[in-house]
Amino acid sequence: MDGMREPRWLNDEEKHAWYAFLTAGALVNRQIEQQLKTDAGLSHPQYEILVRLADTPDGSLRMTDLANALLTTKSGLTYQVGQLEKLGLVARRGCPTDDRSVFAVLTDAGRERLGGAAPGHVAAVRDALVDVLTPAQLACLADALGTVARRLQSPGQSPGT
Amino acid sequence: MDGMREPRWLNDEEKHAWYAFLTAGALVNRQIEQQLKTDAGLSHPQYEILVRLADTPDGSLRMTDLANALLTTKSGLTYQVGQLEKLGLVARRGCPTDDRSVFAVLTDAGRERLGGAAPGHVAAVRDALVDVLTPAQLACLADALGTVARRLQSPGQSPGT
DNA sequence: GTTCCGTGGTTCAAATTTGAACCACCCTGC
DNA sequence: GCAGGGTGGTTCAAATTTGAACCACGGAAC
Repeated sequence: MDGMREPRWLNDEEKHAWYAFLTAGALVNRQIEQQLKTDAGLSHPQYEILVRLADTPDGSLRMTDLANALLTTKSGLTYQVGQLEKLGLVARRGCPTDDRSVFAVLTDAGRERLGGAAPGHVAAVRDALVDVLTPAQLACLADALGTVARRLQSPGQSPGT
Repeated sequence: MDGMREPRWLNDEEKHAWYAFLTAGALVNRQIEQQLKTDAGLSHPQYEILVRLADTPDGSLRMTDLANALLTTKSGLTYQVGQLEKLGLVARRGCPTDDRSVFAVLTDAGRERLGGAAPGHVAAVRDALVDVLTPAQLACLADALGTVARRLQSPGQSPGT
């Protein structure tokens, strides 16, 4: 090896891509957050929790599984589920076969609230991202970001080693 | 008009794109944040502040302009610049022609710290995003997200009105 | 010169996030 | 049965973010 040579700086194309990524991420997040908060009284994390629970046959998920699915920390999830519990949208239930585990379960009120929030949310997602792009662009984006995400999910090996 | 008809839900392609967008955003952010914190002792917001200042001929920017450039709130910027000031990487300087304005200026230490952090940062950006994609994918991504970002920058008109 | 409104920044409290303890429980090996 | 190590969740304090309230100044109208 030869120590650290001159780093490979980003060229203009790459820089543009990087900043577009950051900017779009920030702006879209802000937009979605805003819409959900004012129209449905939910934060985006809270909304996503409800979605994940609703996607499940019995409307419940272990805290740990939920945290992994949402790419959040355990303590972060504990907090948000606590908030949703206060709102009566989610309840906690212990696991019969494993006393350590806790299931978050969607209440009827939670399912109803999600139903009310969903149309506005998808509309916002379309306005911010989906409907702004051509189908080809969207497919390309999904492909590229899917690759990026997949690569970061698994404990990555550097390409250079 | 006919009130709200059945909302246009996302089809599988669209849903995949949306989730890839969210997932990649979260994971890449985490990665970048992590790298900067451990290797340079800076948060990503702090690093970006230094970058913006260094990009300027005299290494200084008004607080408001800086806040706009970083897509952050005024109070958020006040806080982070305060942190950087504590670290001696940035200083505040009043504006001679407008007593309300405050300039954030990069100190020598700040410029040096940025210089030390940059190589590791670009390497992380390459590992997480740039080098993972083919040039074609990257171009497509920049194009798509550039469109998204541009559209959200300006106070948007809904496509349907 | 004096209102009056808009801009530039800061301050404040409240909400959220993070990561490091921490506790309780499961499981394996002895 | 019992010691260890690992997993599942919560708790805690510290850092950060957010938005509203606030203060001071600049600029235009009169």
